[in-house]
Amino acid sequence: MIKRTKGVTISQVADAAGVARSSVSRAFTRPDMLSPETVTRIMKAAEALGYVPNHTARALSTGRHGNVGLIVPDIANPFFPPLIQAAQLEADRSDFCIFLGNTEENPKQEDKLVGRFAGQVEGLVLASSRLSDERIRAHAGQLPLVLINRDIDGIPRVLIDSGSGVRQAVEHLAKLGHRRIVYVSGPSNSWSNKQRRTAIKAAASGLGIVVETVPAVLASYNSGRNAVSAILATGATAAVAFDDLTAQGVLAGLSEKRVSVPSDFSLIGCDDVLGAVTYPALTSVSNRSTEAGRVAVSLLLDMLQSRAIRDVRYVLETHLVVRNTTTAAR
Amino acid sequence: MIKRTKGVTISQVADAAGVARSSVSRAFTRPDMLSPETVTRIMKAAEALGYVPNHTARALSTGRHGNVGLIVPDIANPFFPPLIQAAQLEADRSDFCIFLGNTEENPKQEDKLVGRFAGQVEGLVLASSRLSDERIRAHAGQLPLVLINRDIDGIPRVLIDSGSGVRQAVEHLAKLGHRRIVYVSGPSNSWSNKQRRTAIKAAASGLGIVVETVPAVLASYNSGRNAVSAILATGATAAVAFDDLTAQGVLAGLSEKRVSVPSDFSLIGCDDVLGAVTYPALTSVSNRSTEAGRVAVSLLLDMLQSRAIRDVRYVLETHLVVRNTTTAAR
DNA sequence: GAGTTCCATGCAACCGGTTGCATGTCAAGT
DNA sequence: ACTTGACATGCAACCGGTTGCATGGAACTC
Repeated sequence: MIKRTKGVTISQVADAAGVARSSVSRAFTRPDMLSPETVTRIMKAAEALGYVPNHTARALSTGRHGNVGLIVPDIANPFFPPLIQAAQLEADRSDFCIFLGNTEENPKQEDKLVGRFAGQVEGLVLASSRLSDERIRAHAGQLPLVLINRDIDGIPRVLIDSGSGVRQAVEHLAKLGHRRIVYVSGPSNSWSNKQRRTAIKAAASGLGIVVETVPAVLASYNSGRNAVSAILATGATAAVAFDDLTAQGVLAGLSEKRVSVPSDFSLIGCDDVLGAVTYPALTSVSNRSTEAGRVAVSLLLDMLQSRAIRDVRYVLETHLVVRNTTTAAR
Repeated sequence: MIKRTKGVTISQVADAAGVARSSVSRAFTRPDMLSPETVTRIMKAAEALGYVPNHTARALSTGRHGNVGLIVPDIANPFFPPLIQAAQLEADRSDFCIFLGNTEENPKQEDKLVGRFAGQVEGLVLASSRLSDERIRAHAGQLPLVLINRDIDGIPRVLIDSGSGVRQAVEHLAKLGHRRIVYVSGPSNSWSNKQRRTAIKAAASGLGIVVETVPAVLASYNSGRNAVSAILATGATAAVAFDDLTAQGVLAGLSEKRVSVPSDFSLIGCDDVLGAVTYPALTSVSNRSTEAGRVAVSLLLDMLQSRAIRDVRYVLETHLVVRNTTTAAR
């Protein structure tokens, strides 16, 4: 049967090597302070005993535990896994571990997670936070914070500017002759949603296009599907959805209602997370989630290093990826 | 500008409340040992100072830090997010936090992550581990471990028995008149892959069906797509793919080669992660990933509670979900 | 009213490291 | 030969809690 080995401590290593505990500590953290022979002797003893430094103890005395937290609203949304993956990779490069939190789009849960993480992490990345500005500011007062897709003065943030891509989407639709389009909006407390809606309205009004907004409440397949009746009721000939998931739901809803895409109706998604794998392949606005994850963590680690908070605002541009769900208006 | 608040310690609270440090500690951990008045006095003082117990210090003296690790091979594979989400929810119920690790299907990375996590977590869940049995056994000697989709004697494990569903899939194809089918296999070090291949062969031989195996190497869209030539070369009329992602790739590859599904070729996936959203909707073997995540964490927390390792083998049955990618053989 | 119990609280050691300062040694400087 | 300094190492306090044991007073017993 399997039995557990108990921890070897620094004292045991010190005894075995015939030195003081402090020397063992230094052998691991600042070997340059010791003579090379002492270091090797200590290392040999440590190896023989199977010594592994105790992370917790080290964290207690240094105040640094080498963890950062990452909180996302919905891990199952394909926008996030690449972001998480990139964040983890970047953290790894500096020997940091990632605590992952999933809030299920619920600000209460988010607050709770932040509280639980604080004290175990040196800093936090909040991706697409659903918290109010005040709560975020409050948290930022407790520990280093970097935001993704949330634009608050004084707090370092990485923004995926879907505005640029959305503008191209509207221009694309205009060129195809669409004069009346729908924006299928996402979560009301989402910064990206606000940004996209604003960008669409601005672009449309410049091109003489009418935009109606149909709410989808959540960013999900089902809310997209449920929004279809309302979308068709507007008399529009094309729609831009808050994200690809919503668009996919709209696609399904349209197909159920025998409205074929793109011949009867044009559809554009956002985030380009499944563009190539829907049928027809979805025209979408590119995302930069991988970069966002990487940059956010790298920014955070910088802050931890320098102990300074710079007011960084890192913007990532996007563009339209045209596939098969858009065509000329009838 | 934002400034950080420094930590309030137990001593400050003790001074403010006019008691010993130990009393403050007990007020938070074992209030029944103190008189109610003392507890309220301490709590009031703590509140006033904004005291929050230091997680690290507590962990050091108790040896319990309330974290468990979860390691998966690929976050971006849609099989895992629901599992992760469920694991997190379950951990949350007991006030545990989840450390997430992503190995990118790389055993080296997995080993490294386990090492880095050990010492910060009380236990570990390895989902679809790509490590060798020996490595897993070695890790299990260091800390409590629960496996998902990996069957090793003596180590608690949660198994999604796709065998039952795969058997149904083969029977389904047999009933439709297919006599020659392909199994598009997944990662060679995947337990699920082995299980599925075995189940298919067993079921097929009982029904007088010929099975050819075509390797897809990784569980991904692209490997599925690349496998299509080899699949068609076998002359089979139907295929079962290692997972839905692979199936989706196969679907795309077939469509590029003008082989239409299901009229020319029948296809079945596994894990049912995107069945309803492909076109045509994919027939697939159901998954139980949410339950697997939940059960694994709950098992792990049990182990931590009781300090005992029981040889648990928790099996979750699956079944075939018929949609639109299968039809009678020509 | 003295002896016994019980309860609330304090004392101090401990968890396993880190680190400022003191000490001792040896070589270089004059 | 004596001072000076650099360097390697040890000592002990500290990080912020937890916990076994001791203590003192109140309540209870006879």
